Amino acid sequence: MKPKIAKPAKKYPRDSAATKARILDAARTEFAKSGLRGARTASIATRSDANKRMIYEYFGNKEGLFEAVLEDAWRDIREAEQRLHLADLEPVEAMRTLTRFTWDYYVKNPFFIALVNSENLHRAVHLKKIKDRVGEMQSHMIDMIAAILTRGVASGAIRQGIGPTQLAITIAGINYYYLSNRHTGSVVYGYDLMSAEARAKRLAFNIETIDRLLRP
Amino acid sequence: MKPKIAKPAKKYPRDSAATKARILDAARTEFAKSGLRGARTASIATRSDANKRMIYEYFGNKEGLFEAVLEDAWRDIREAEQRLHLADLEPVEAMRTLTRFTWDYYVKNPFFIALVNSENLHRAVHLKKIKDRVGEMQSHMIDMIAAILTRGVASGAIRQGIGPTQLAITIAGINYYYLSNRHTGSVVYGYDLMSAEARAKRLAFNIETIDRLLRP
Amino acid sequence: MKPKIAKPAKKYPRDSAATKARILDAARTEFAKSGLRGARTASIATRSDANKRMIYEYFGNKEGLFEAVLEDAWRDIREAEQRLHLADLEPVEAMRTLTRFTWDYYVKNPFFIALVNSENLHRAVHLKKIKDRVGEMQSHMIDMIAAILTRGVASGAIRQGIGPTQLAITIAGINYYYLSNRHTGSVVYGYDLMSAEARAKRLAFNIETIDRLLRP
Amino acid sequence: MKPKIAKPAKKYPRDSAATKARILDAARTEFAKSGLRGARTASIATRSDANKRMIYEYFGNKEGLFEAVLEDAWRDIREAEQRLHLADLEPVEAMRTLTRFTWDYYVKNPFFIALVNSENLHRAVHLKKIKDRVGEMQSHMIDMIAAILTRGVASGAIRQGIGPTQLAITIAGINYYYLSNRHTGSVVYGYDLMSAEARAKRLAFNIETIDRLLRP
DNA sequence: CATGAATGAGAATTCATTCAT
DNA sequence: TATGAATGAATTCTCATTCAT
Repeated sequence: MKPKIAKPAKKYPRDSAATKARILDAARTEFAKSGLRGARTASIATRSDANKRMIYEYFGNKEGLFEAVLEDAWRDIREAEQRLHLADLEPVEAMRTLTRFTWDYYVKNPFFIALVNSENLHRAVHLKKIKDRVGEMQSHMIDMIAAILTRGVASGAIRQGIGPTQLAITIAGINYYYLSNRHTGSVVYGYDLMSAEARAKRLAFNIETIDRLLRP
Repeated sequence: MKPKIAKPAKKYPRDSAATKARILDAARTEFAKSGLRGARTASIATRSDANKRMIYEYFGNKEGLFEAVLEDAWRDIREAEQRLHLADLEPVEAMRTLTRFTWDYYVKNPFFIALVNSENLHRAVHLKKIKDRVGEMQSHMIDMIAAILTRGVASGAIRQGIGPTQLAITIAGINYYYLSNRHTGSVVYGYDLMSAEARAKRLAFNIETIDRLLRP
Repeated sequence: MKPKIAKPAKKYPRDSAATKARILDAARTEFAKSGLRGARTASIATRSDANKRMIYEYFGNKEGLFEAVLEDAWRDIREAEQRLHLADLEPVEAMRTLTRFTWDYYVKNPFFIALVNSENLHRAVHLKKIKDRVGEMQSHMIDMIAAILTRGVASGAIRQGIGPTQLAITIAGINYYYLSNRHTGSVVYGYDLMSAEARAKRLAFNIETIDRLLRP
Repeated sequence: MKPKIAKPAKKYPRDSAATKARILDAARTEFAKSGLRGARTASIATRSDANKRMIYEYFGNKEGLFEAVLEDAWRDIREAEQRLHLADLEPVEAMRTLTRFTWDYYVKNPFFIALVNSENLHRAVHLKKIKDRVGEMQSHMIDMIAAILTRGVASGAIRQGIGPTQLAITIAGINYYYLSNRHTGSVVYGYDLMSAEARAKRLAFNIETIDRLLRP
């Protein structure tokens, strides 16, 4: 009765790695936009041109998928940091570079902040399952900062006594907070926190803050 | 047939304002724990010794309730700030006091951070509806900080050129970020960020950061 | 805390008959607009400047109220018919007058059609409870029509053999159907069935139909 | 713990078109019996041996389902009319046939009247969404009646000046009204309007009415 | 590997009705 | 008589997950 319209040719070949990657991408976007609870598996399936069954095939369930997304995101930022080769820079400049990088990364990859906030809402239960891997990545970063501080103290460019973890948290925090709260901030302050001008001003202020924190 | 368990005597008199307040309290807790999406109206009704129907009677729907909670939370922190009477303090000490207060408030009222993060996930759509009221509260705070900065610059205790909004954001950020990310942080750094020792260390570091930011 | 605004003086005195009447009026409107199922007791309470408790006080429950409304409506149309004094008119003219009256009544009191349709959806369970009273009213009307027909046959103005009930149903039907289906009709015929022009045309057609039905 | 009652073997294969059709059938019955508001999606799901979720999958929501039912019903009666091939009949006989058909259709498919009454209660909002399709069907019918009238006038069997839409409305109305109000009518007239005898009498009266309306 | 159909357990929301004052 | 608060039982709708092909 109903004439069967020929379906358009399938877009994607049977390539499990590619399908998995597309699902991961779509999930990252969806989780960032809506959080773990608010994300829809149906939406992820549609966005990824896959189908719901595949999510379960590859990731077990929605939480498994969230964990995968989270680990992937964590690895991505830490690896990008490694590529800065801060060890090759003069200590204070290295810290400025790290500050700039952190800001830029958060700006260009807003999913990172959203994912981390979601995970904190869930008391880090997913991250705990992969704590060995993310813990190691984090250690690398702290070690790198510690080495730079040591160099800076030795050269007299940086004051003594700064804890590398505290510094790392501050560098992340001053960038993260502004961007994480860009929507509420724009409302309560009454101007667009994300205009080019506002962003430039904030980044400059943050670099100044770090400079002064390091200064002997 | 069904054995009737004697219900506990009704705890509360018929007082609509009180019921409304109990619902608001319960909702704050629930939204902070689970976010807007994850919060359950049934759970809020139970926690508040009220009835699901009452939520709709007084707040329209779940989002209306969330808005009420958000406005209440915003008002609470801003009013608590007012009670610090920073104008009566010496400028640098005023900023230290504000920093300490912010830290303590976030520690004692963790719902605030959770609510704000939720609201940012939702791109501040709820806050926008009450932007006039929260905007005004925020202006008061910025004006207050500006006045302190002016006094500090005049006395020579504070350097020139610090924007009050940037400073406010930094004071909030260095405290907020650490506490907002306490769960993921504890996992990736491998120690309890909320131990008394860790907290004391962090607060001291934050005060130092602000001190150095203000110093001429 | 909350300043108590003095309420406006109560609009209505404690007059049970008046309150009851206001509720009945409001209920008629609400039931006509939304049907028995769709009507809201809260809305009826508001419309009548009474309160929900009063509905239960006076009418037992929503269905009791519907029955009261139905009986009231039935009585109203039958009483209005009585006031036409058709017995005083020439037979054919009497039928034309009845046709015109029926049309006008339905036009001016659209709630009647809506209530009757609702009641038929509910298989007349409510009307059954008051069948003695409405049955008697209906008998009066049929008797009156029968008398007119007898007079008309005697005078030669009306053909023999027309059943008064069949005639009554036809007179009602050709008017009722058009008005009951005015919304769907306007959609499927593509013009406003309720424009002054359309209404005049329809009434004329209906009178012609009855004329020809009676004609020897 | 809970004794597992063996479920009856699944009755239907996974055939989305068939499931959709079963839901539509069940919905027609349910809407006819209870109206749009009174119909229960749970009941429709049960009747159709489907699942509530499927209703939403295929029809969006309850109103979408109602629209689908309405369009289907409209199409059905208009298509059945087409199958009468009235154009092949002598004009007056064609009108008698249409009158008989209309009566029979309403008797055999009482859901049609119930649906149309429901839709009028809702001011035709659903029909408006599909007005193009139903409008076209209706035009076909009116054109067909107009053609018959023209033929009848030419042959002298039918008087001049009868509007096809008015005639269509009268044919529908005299049948529809009696059947739509069969419950209230049976109560107020005190006899079963749907007995075989009563039905035969009414149909004959209606044919007579149309005959006389057409007669030159 | 892939797909679309199906499901059941909730979730928010609604509403008639009753209670306490 | 009147009122506003409270309630519990539905009711619509949603969603992660599994099944059949």
